[in-house]
Amino acid sequence: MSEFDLGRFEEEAHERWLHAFESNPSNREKYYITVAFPYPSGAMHVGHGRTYIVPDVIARFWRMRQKQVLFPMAFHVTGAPVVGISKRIARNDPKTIHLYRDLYKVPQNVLEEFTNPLTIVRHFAAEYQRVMTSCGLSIDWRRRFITVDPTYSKFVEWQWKHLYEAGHVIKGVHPVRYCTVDDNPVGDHDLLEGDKAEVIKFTLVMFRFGDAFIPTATLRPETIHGVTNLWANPNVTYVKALVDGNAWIISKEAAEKLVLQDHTVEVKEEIPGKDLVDKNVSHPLCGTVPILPADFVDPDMATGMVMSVPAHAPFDYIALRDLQQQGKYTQIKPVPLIKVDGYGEVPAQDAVERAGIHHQMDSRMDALTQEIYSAEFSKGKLFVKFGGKPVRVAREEMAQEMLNKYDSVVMYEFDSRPVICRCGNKVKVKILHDQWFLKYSDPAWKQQVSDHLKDMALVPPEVRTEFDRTVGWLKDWACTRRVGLGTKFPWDPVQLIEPLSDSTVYMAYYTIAHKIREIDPKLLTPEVFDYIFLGKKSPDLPEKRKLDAMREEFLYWYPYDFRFSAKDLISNHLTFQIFHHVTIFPKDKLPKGMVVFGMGLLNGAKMSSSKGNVFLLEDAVSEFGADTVRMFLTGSAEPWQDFDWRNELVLSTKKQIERFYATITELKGAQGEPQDIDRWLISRLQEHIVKMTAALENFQTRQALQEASFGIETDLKWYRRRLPEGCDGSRELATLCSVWTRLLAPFIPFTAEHLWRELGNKDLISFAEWPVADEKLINSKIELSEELLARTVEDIESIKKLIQITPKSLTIVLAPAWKHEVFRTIAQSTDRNTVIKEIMKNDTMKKRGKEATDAAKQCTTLIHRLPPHVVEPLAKEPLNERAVFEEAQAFLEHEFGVPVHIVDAESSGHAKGATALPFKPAIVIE
RNA sequence: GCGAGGGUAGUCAAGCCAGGUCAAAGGCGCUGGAUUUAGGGUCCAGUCUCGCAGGAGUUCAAGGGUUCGAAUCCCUUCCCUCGCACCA
Repeated sequence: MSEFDLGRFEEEAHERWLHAFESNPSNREKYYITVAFPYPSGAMHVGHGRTYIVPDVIARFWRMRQKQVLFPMAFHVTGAPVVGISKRIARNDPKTIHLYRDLYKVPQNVLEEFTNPLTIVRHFAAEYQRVMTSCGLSIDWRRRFITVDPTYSKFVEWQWKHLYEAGHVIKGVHPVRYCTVDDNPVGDHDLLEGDKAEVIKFTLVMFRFGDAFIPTATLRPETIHGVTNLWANPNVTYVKALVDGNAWIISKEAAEKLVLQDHTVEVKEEIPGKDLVDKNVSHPLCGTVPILPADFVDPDMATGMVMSVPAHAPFDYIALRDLQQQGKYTQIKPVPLIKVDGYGEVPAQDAVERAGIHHQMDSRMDALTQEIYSAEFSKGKLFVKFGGKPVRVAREEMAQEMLNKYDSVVMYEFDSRPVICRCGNKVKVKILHDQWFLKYSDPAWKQQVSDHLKDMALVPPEVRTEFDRTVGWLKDWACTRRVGLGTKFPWDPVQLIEPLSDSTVYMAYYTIAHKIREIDPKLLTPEVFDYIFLGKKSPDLPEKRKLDAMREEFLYWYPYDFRFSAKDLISNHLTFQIFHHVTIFPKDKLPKGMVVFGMGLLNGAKMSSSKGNVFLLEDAVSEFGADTVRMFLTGSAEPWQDFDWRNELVLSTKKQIERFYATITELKGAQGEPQDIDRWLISRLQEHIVKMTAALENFQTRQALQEASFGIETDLKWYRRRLPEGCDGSRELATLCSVWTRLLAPFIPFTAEHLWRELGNKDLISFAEWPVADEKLINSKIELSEELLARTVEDIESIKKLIQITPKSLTIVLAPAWKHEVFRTIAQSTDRNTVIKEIMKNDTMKKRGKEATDAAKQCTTLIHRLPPHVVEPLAKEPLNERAVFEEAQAFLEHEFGVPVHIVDAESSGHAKGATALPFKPAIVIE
């Protein structure tokens, strides 16, 4: 007997697996699975571990089902994050250094090289491969690539040529969050503050002020007729600037912003805010109005000047009222222009007074503004003298009219502030030109995706609605970038293809990755890929032989059967890839299915590298062993559920494997003669095989493990309990050992590989045949007998506990034949309400009277309580209970340590005998 | 705020779609017992409340409804997770 030593099993297996999982086209049926490849900017933690281990279990399962399985892996290195990381390391940023040196344990000399972003991803890609291998992932590593390989770039260019020709790539203008210090657009990741802020399109209403304009930003241009004044902040210094050749008076901040939004701006002079107060401005649509002072005007909001509509804007109303209470500007009256149900003549006044608000700093002001805004937008109508149109129509028309006739321009601004970049600078809105988009908004394209989605298998099924929603919701996607690593954008080579957009059909690339390397990238024209993937012939193709081999690989493997990824990728990658597939590939090469994963927790908290709340996969493997990690990650939750890594639970998983190992080692040599109970065990085993196989076909790793691990373990316990004294099992156990080891092999391949050899097999268990249930070995009669016995034992135990006497003997009283008949009649009946009446029509039953009615009632209750797998066979034919208990008499006497008598109710004379029912004998303890 | 998915005993979790097999599987934890020099391991039993005969009562976020019958179906409220984009 060899000792349980996971470390040693791992070494043994790695040696034997070295090239074992390299997979080539064959005459077997193929099974191709892919996982979203990692962006290797740091070390792998146990959360990553599950993402790759679950597919590996599935791969191993189908491999044993004798499919030709392909499970490849590559590394996604395109994008900007590592560029930022390398910069931070170059300037010795303490947080970054701490993360990489102390948490990810990068050696000092390697860390020094990290000033080059490519070094980072290369280092961690190698690291990933090493750790993945140590976990026993059965990956075909010949197909590994990274997304900056020149060959891969050629593939991306080919892909984009098709997208472009299909009209899905368009050029546009786009407002983005922008940091002027970094000179770069700012993503959510790069924000210190303000990630909720949205870019809003304002219309600037241009008021004439002498020879200059005062532009005020508004979301409600339709209220221009109600303007009574402007607001300027007397404490702010404004500037007069030439904007596109016209003089504007705006805040300093606004001048800086406008530069980023396609305007030439030349600041001429400064004007203190107080100098503007009480001056008059005019607009063709509202006439001449004064500028009033207001401290609430924020120079950093749009132009720093605001138009005031006190009748419809609570802020304006209350600010004006405050001034008037000081006796100033009393001649100004709010000018209403919108009628809205539920409010009086002057809605803003109405709302403020109803809410009992007394000053502008009241915290409810924002909500109130929102309330009026929504009410007027959804139900409001302009007065007839202003056109009488609904607000939602008038707003758009008025904005357009102002832009056309009244010098208005558009300005973009955030709806809330502050918005701060990670560098500490304020983020502004910049209009990007030469920005390219993938036109995901195209209804025809969406339709193609929706149509295909219907044919795809989605696991778990609940995610389907989310996919449908995402397809409907997707807008155009900005697909070019100016920084980071990546493939040059073919129609504008200063730009790069955005990293999510270069990774949508790479699953096809895996099929040829190991062969295309042999060809000089310069020769890889789009025609070459058209031939490999689409079968399009063209003259002068290079290396025709190699191309044919690749075409053969592609045709064999593609489409992929399942793609695995975490659920946070539904709204981008997982949906994008369908868009790209439907454009490029023919119908029979479109993806077949997806499995969406839940998230990982560590001791109940979300795993996060930046917060340091991670447990590195490598540490987990060395501490607990690869099989333990695998079994825990696949067994503690189904793949789509969130899982929680807790060391104490992992430890108990390890014990479980040890127990399994010890059991097999102990049982494999059993030589006893098979007994009835062996037939029971083998019968049960067939059912475990069926259930476990079904579970794995449905990706239910947890369910499968429960079936194969605890299910079989529990059976064995009963089996051993039932064995006659001095017998340690029969040679049938050899079958069980072989089956059990194979069932667990996908989960704990290292231990299984070792045991498989111990069981006398020369070949790898990784390729051994998956157990198939033999219907003929299923013996429901024996199972029923054992169930009766087990239930009776349970009953005896619970009675024993209740009465608390030392029993001297045990009598099992069997129900009479007529009760069996009643039981059967009820079990067979479809209408359980009338069946009792039917029974009582029978003469012999009538004679028994109340005894029979009671028995019928009790049987009905019992039948409700018993599981169907018990009731069904009993409905067909009665079980010979006497035989069951006589066979088990020795067992029962041994269990309870007292003599056991088995008697029939009618001859026993025991009062208790009357309660005996089929499948529930009466028990008398004396 | 909008969209999607959830809330089950100490805890993790099955059951829910196809209502009665549900006081509700299984794991972990805890308690007691057996084995053991001890610990560990293993085995047995218990783990909502009451009960000295296998039973009864009250439970499945909260409240209401449908039904002979609801953890399961419908409605409302509260709470949690994920996504909301130019980012992997």
